[in-house]
Amino acid sequence: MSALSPLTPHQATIFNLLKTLESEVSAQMIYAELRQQKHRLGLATVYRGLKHLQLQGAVQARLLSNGEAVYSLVSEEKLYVTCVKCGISVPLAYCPIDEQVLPQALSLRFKIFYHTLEFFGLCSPCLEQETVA
Amino acid sequence: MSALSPLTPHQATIFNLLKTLESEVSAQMIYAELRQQKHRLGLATVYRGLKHLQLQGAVQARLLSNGEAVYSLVSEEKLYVTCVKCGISVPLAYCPIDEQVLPQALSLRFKIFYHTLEFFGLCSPCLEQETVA
DNA sequence: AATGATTAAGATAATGATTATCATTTTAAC
DNA sequence: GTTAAAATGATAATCATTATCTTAATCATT
Repeated sequence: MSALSPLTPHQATIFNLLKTLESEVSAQMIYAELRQQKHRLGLATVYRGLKHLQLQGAVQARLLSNGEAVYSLVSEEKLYVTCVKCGISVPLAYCPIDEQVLPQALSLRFKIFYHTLEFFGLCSPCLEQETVA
Repeated sequence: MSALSPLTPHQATIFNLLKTLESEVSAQMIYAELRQQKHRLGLATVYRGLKHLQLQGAVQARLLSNGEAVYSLVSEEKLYVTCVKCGISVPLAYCPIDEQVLPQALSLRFKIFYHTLEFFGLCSPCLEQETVA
């Protein structure tokens, strides 16, 4: 991850909160938590801050099957097993060397139907926009 | 993919439409297309039919970053590159042997921030429910 | 320090895909 | 053929997210 462009106080607050968490959190949860901590910010600011951090490559987002997005620091590659029925999504350790990951998933008693590997980043037009802007 | 439990006419119609398509489609698009073809069905039926097919392991879903779900037949593993800014998502050929996939993505001029690998299936409780029900 | 321009933030309305609801129809079993 | 179960249609409800618009903060320049 390259150096972050300067963050506003709110953006830094959000970023710092994410640093203290080990699991993914939704924007709504971040909002609730920060309000709990007596920070005065709006929900829209949380969404905007997360978007900003994401465009910096500092934060990653993942969509749960209920349509909710969860955020975390950009980290080592992660592997999830998600139930297509109830939507439960559990993270697994993933070792790219040892492809014994499927048996591990099966040991959790998941019946696997399919999997998806996705890369996220900026497409060329958006990258240019970010670079000049 | 194991044998499908009997499909209702509408479910079969949806399944057959997916068979004729090579790209992912949203439920809304399926609905519009089938209405176009003079099929009399409701939008809710499309969603229910897709859910049913998904629980059979016949259809896979993927959430776009705009929150919309797109569906396709369960197929070979697929790899996508998604822009975190504009949300454009382009499929790539994926060869599990040849890990030259990142260079390929880069050749498309994506600046990659992170990637995610997800398995989808049924968790143990849901699998039992499906089995008995 | 004041000015003007740009960006950030707050509050809240609008959006839109998906899900829930419920009455009705179809299907399947006995 | 009657009954129970499942499927369907139509539409209202949900809810995370985005858009909007006004106000506040920031910052460079004079």
